[in-house]
Formats: sequence, structure tokens, C-alpha cells
Amino acid sequence: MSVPTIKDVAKLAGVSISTVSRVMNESKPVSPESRRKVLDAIKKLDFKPNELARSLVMRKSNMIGVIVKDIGISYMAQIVRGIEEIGRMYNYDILLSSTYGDIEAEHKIIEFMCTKQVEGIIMISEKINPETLFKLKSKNIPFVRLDKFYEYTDEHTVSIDYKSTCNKMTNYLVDEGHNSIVFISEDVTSRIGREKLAGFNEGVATRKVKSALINAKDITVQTGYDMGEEIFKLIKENNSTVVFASEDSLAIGFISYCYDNGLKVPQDISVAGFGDDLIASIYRPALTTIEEPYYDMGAISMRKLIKELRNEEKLKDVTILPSRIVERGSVATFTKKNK
Amino acid sequence: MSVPTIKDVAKLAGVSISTVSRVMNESKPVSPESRRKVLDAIKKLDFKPNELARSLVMRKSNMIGVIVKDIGISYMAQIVRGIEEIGRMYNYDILLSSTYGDIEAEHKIIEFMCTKQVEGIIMISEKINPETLFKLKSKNIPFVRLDKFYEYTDEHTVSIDYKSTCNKMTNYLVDEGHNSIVFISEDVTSRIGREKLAGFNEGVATRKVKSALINAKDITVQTGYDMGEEIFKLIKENNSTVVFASEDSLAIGFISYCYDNGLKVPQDISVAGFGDDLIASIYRPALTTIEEPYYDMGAISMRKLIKELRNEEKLKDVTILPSRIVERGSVATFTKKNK
DNA sequence: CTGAAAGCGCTAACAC
DNA sequence: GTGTTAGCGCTTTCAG
Repeated sequence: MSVPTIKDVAKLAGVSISTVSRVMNESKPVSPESRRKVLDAIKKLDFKPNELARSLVMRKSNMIGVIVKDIGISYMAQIVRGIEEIGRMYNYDILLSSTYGDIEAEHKIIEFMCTKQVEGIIMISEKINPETLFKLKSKNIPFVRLDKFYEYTDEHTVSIDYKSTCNKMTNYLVDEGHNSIVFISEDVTSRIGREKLAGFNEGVATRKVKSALINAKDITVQTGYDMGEEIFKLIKENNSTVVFASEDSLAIGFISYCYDNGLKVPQDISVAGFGDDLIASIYRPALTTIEEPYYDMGAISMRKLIKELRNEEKLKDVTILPSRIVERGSVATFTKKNK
Repeated sequence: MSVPTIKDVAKLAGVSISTVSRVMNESKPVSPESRRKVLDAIKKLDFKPNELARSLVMRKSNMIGVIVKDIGISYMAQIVRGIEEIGRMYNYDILLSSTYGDIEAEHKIIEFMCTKQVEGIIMISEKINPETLFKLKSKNIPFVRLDKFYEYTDEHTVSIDYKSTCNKMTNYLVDEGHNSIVFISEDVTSRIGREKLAGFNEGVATRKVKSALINAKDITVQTGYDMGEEIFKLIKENNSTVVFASEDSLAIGFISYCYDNGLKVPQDISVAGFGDDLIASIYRPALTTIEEPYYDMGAISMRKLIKELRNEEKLKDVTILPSRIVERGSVATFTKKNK
């Protein structure tokens, strides 16, 4: 016989299917005897309820859709880890799909996930398309967005305080003895780009140190590398001793450029990043950077989503997580510190 | 009204639900007029069929379970990308779960995925537990394993020819003018470990160069680093000019050790890896290594699984994919080559 | 406490 | 061509 159903269990146990259901779900009292018989039958048949059928009748799929731009991007994978672990705790499975930035695909995925009756959706992307967002909202299915360029509006997200963190890093660099800093900023038309820049500027202003700015067109390692020459120029012009990149990838790209062009990090120039990518600790020199708690971002998003689904709690619009500076080898110290 | 069902469509179109079903699935001819009415109603209501219900009655979930050890491991994420893209082509969704090596969790996940009626399972792990495998087989649900330590038996997998590839790399190194090679091998009790070593030995034997061997207890970057001192000793004893690590992570760890201990790669010592991890091209010096086609491994596994599900083709036991040497900066050239 | 019966949303014979 | 009906495997009234 193929896979057993509740009927088979009922027959073997000599009770009705309702009784079987009741012992399985402990939804209603069942006499000890029936209970035992049912349990025996379940064990004997190695019966496992068909979750599809349960989902259908209970209108509850226990599935969350996770839409990422690309699961191969390491920080996204870290977020997914968090989502997944919390999911398992609450018995939620995740349906994963990647968009590769294709907006057509994005829409299809959302449709499809809805037909699969996912109970909620988490979107992880660098930038989420407004149309997609609109679509998502129209479905009125709970969702959380994890989006680097998120402008606070009325959706739910989990983030860190980019501004104060960049301020902190700037202060740290000055504390280490750096008096002229080059800042590589990312897309300043985005909230995060602006916040990071603002934090840096604030730090520079309060500490009264010199600064120079350069914009990255995107946040790939390649771009960090390609900007090398320009950055070198800025360093020379400003007598800078450190480059603070608003993304680790940019910092790594730049360090690679230094490597290829005979500048030693941190002996000749210090470099700090932002994000604590997987690679930041492996690279040599290991990158001094700001830890973005990706795993936690995923975990908290998931927890929020689940609470919302259980009506235990309304999703708060924005959750701000702490972040910290991770000191590694890429920043030289010019001051004697007594820690 | 909440989400519309097939009934609502039927009512609005003034036909029976069968007719609606028929036009949706094009399963049977329908008069042009009914068809139009149905299509109109569907559009008007923005009706989308409940896939859960369809799955239940058709006994076909269109879901594949993907069990990874940890989606945060970059090569695993690469494999998942391949799986996912092919999946979408064939309208398969993926249900993702990570085990973190916990065998308890592994079993639960398999159970759970089966109750969710996944049609097949792909397991991605460095080492798959025999018990898990047994469980999986007992479910008799099609599955593919992507396992570094896989010993060919009777399951289905996709792999590359580790032996000949290592042989090729060894020859390449000799061609570049290296006459004494240190090989960092991984767990030689595993098939892959053995094959890699065999390939290396073969190359060394045919080219009649000197060689030294050292075993890695695992394949983490840290281990590569920790072995640094021992490797240094081997290099000195054998006058070696190159270290060939059987995993990129080991190579990277070792290069980091060199960096921290004043040996320059490739000026003082060359290093080659295996795998072409994401980091291999980003690291400086960029790592000369062997490209393992992770994406393709995922894609092909998925395609095989789907073919099997469609009964178009039996899963071949083992599929061997091509791989190639990626020349980058970590290996010095001592010979003049006219390419 | 327990069983019969209705029904979740859909597909697939089976009649007409 | 089309509607009726019987399920898919399960939960949940509703009687008893």
C-alpha cells in the first residue's frame, strides 16, 4: 500500500476518522483507550498527516515566502539563515525564490507564492521596485521588506541606525589618530546612502578633521577597485591617512587596487568598511568594519511576521537593531591608547 | 469579499465550475462563448486558483525540498541558485531548510517535507549522514545528493572528476616551472579526498617532481591558517615553491598565514586552490584555482530530478561535469611561455 | 466521549 | 460541449 491516510489509521484502530484527528491535534478529549488504539495504529502504519490537506481545510499553510534578489549574495543568505531558524521554531517553512532583479519575475513570484497560500512574504533586495511593492500591498498579505534603500514609509522593516553608526566609526578613526578621511559614499539618493553620509559628516564636523568625498555608482567589489585611481588622487590632495567606505565590498575592491598598485594597507593607507561581510574577516588585511547584524535582521523579521500572523502583535513599522565596530587589521593606529 | 474561488467565477460567468476548470487547464474543449465568459469573469475577479487545492487533488505539489547544511556557505548558495533557476523554468518551487549539521533536525526536516508532499529532495551537505540517507531512501521519494564526501553507491549525484582535475593542476604547476610541490589534502578517508590526492600523486609521478604531503583535519579557512607553521617547515625541507591546497578555503587560510608571517605570495611562495569559491577572485592575490561548477551542479541536479518525476528519464547514478583551471595571480611563473 | 456528515477549492470521470 | 457528482485527506460542527 502506498502512503497511509487518516482513514487507514481509523480502520486499523477501529474508530472514526474524527477520533483520529482529535488525538493527533489534541483538539478534544478522547478516552484513554481510543487514544491508545489510535496511537498504536499511527505508529504501526508510520502515518504522517498530509499537510497539504490540513492546510487546505484550515486555511493555514505554515509557509512564508522569501523573495531574495539573489541567494548567492552572501549577506542575503545570512538574512535567510535567520529567517529560516526562527521559522523552524514556529513550524514555518520557507518557500524561496530569487528575482535576479527582474521585475517581471518578481511579480510572477509574488502571484505564485500567493496561489501557494503563503501566509506572509519577506522581500530581501537591495532596492525594491515600487510596482512590486504596490502589488504586494494589494494582496494584503503581511510582508516585511529588507531593503538597503528603504525610505521609511508605512511598511515594515528591520534596520540599523546607519547615521549614528557612521558617526561612531568616524570618531573611532579620529581616535586612532587619523585627521584626514576619504569617505566613499553610496547612492545618496537613497535613505541609507544619505544617512551614512550624514553620520560621517557629523563626525567630521564635531571632530574638526579634514574630509573628502567620492561617490560609488554601485556597491560591487569591482567598482571599489575601479575607483582606486580617483581615490589615490583624493588621498594625495588631502594628505589622507584613511579611506572609509560605506560598504565592505567597496573597501575590499579598493584594498585590492592598493595591493595591485603598490600601496600597503594599513601601512601606507588605512581602510575601514561597513557591513562585516563574510569576506571582511577572511581578507588580508582583515577589514575593520561595522557589523551589520544580518542574521538578526532575518530572525527578527520572521518573528515579527509570525507574531502578526498570530495577531499577537501589530508589526511595528521599523525596528532598529544595534550594530558595532569590529576592529581588525586594516586601520593603523597612530596614537597610544590605554585600553 | 475575500479571495475568490472557482465557484465565484462559475457563478459570475454563468457556467459550471467544471467549465471554469476546463478553460483554466485547457483540459477539454470549451465553446468559444463559454470560454470568453469564463475568461472575463476570471479577469474581473482577479481570480487565481488555489494551488494547495490543486496539489491535493492532483497529487502533485510542484515543490522540491532542498536541504542544505547551511545556506550561508557560499558554494551551497551557488548550488541553490542553479536549482532554483531550473525549478522556475519547470514551475517548481523550492522549499528550503538548513540542518546546520544536526542529524536530529535533518530527520525532522525530511519528515516535514514529505508531509508537505514535496515531489523530490535535493540534499546539499559536505557529508551526509548514513542514517539520514537511509531514512530518505525508505520514503522512496526521488532524491539527489550533492555531497563532497560521496562514495559512489547507488544514489544519484552530480560531481566533477576530481582525480583528473588535480592531475591537470599538478601538471600546470610543473609547466609553470615548479619542481617541488606541497599538497594539502583533505580527509583521505573520503572518496573526494582520495581522488584529489591520487590525481596529485599521478601528476607528480609522471612529471617526476618532488612532493610533500600534509593533511587538513577539515576544510575551514581557520584550519588553513593554523597549518601555516607546519607547511612552512615542509616548504623549507623540500625547497618547495608552491603549495597546492585541495580546497580554496585552506589555500586562503594559508595565504593569510603567509601574509601575517611575512611571506609574500606569489613572490616567496605560490599557492593554488581548488573550488573557485566566491572569495578566490576577490582575495589578493587572486587565487589560481580549479573552478567547480556549483551553479551547474545545482541546475543539472534539478533537471535530472524533474525528468525523473516526469518519467522521461531515469536518474543516471552519477553525472560528471567538466571543470577547468582558473589562472590568477597566486602562482608564480618561472618559465617563459609562448601562449 | 464518539461518529456521521459537511466542506476546504479544486479536478476528473460520467452522464447527458 | 456542459453540468453533476464524487472525491483528494483532512478538520470541525452537530447529534447522540
